[in-house]
Amino acid sequence: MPELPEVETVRRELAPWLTGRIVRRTRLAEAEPGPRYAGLERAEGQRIVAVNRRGKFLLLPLNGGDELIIHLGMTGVISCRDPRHHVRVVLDLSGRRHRRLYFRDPRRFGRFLVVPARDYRTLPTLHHMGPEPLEPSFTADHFHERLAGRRGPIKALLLSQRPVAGLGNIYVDEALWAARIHPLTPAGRLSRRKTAHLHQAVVAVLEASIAASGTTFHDYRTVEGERGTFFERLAAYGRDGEPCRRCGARLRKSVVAQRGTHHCPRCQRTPRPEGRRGKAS
DNA sequence: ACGGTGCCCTGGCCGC
DNA sequence: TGCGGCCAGGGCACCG
Repeated sequence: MPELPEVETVRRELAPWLTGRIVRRTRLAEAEPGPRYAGLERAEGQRIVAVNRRGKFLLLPLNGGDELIIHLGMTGVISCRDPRHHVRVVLDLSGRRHRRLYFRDPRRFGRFLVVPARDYRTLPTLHHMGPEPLEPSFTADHFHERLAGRRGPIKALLLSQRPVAGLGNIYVDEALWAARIHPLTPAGRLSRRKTAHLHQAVVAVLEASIAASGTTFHDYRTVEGERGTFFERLAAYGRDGEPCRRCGARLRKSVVAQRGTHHCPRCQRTPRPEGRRGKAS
């Protein structure tokens, strides 16, 4: 499940390979339906200026004024070698070595499309996406403001990409565990102090995972075909029934925002129900 | 604007 | 072993 650390790992591998290359030709696997793989032919003849990342999206500006947008979804893999199965897109590139880029995506949750630069209206999530967690603009105070007034569970809000970019199901659970916050806590109820803890946890877990080339559960591979090694360091995700690494209590699995959710019932206290105060009763 | 629901898609896993 | 059924989940349309 590629989230920010996995996408950043891929970006670092793609940048030296793709920067400066010209897209000679694009090919789409037959019968691939619309919006997930749109406008590819627009890229033909254009040069890749850079390989950038925004949240979990890869953004490749092209010198003709368009932008190649790639999202790996759950199972997307970019490779310089022919994966043979489930190849959705092939790019022919200028240059001497590795002149083909393959996009493999068994479950078709990924995206691979070309739009006029900064035409984010075609992708709503990019439009309302919060700050990059590893840039200085992501501060604890700013984070607190973005959570203010929100009554939904903190987990659901983090998954929306609105308060901060790039978190998915794994790193949300990890960050909430590290900050000792229950996933159902109404986001706007987090104190400034708790929000600062969460802010710190988000940055720490993402940086640690990038240093380990990300987490491989099933499909994720780096461009070179390697697995990420952060899997072994996960403290919450996938550890239901196993002992908490802080207090030893058994971690629990539940469902929050339609996602499998892991937390420690002792370290991450259940929020008290709202209401029972003020004019409501 | 906000929060909640259901859908997409298919490899892999589980139970019988 | 074979088969049916179900789960995983990011983004997004849609609803109230």
